[in-house]
Amino acid sequence: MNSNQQFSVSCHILAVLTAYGDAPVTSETIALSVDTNPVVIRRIMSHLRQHGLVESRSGSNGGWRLTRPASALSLREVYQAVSHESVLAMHQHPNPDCLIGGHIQEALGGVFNQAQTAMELALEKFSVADVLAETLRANLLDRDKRLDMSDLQN
Amino acid sequence: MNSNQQFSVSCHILAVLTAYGDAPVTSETIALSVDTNPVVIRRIMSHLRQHGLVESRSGSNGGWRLTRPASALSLREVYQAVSHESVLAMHQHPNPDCLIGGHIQEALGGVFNQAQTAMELALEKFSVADVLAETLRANLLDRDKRLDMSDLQN
DNA sequence: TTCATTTGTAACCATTATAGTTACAAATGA
DNA sequence: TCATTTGTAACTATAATGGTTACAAATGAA
Repeated sequence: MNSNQQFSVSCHILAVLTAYGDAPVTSETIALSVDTNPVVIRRIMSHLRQHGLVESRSGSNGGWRLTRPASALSLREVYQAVSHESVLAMHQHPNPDCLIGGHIQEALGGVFNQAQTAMELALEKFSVADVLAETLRANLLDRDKRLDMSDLQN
Repeated sequence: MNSNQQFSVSCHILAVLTAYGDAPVTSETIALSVDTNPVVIRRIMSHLRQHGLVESRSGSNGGWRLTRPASALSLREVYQAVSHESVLAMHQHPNPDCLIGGHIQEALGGVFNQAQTAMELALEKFSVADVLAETLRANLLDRDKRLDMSDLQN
């Protein structure tokens, strides 16, 4: 398993908030859907809030809400809110006295940046609303499939 | 620091092999340039060899060589030889009984695949020969800069 | 044949990142 | 006043990674 599932969980969280519309959703509720601890949710929310994607309220009837329509919230923004590293990691301290070791990082830096940008541009094509819509569509397809299965048993 | 520097180190290794042309290069020599242990190099080489990018010979005058011209070796192939995970990790076991948790993975899967492909296509635009050329270019620029510095001191 | 060199790989350790958990102060509204 | 909920610190367990030691097998030179 690759590390850092925070982006994936963030998309899940935001899809849930979208589904709830204006009603505030608690960390507890979200944690049940994601199947994790509420603190894990709050930890991620902390990043999303710092980037202005969500807002929170304490106390009863408290919880989380989107600050914008989900259709205006791109996955690139979500990614940038919770990602602190590039997808391609540079190796550290190559030998500076070597003709290659001394300057390989500059050469790779340009390549890595282009790869990173290409990936983020792909994410930018999708919104949180798209994710929810696709999830619900998969739901319907699965429901149909299950109906077919029960048909077979009749 | 982000994990997995193997792709970065692989590019470094292959640039070194390119610079040495047909002469076999030992893990020891490469390790000195990368500044790591020779076993770390061999570990990575093992992947590159399994994908047919390099070949090895034991014993004296042994070492590593490219199996192809560096200009015909794209960074995408290098990436695929040493990467075992997607850049975006899916979160595990969301609640299957939840309308969203039950199908979010299918929705995100498509998005993640597009992002992964976009990144790899960006890598495909570069060859190992490009990396070496850019490294040497950075070398020359740096040499010029240092010459300027010493000019100032005259 | 013998020996130095080098790969190939297993095994182990230290470090780090992450997810999960407990705990509790602060905020909020009923 | 109290139950609810966020916000955050602190701790633990787990897993991945890089580094290291060790050694068998291959290879070519002396």
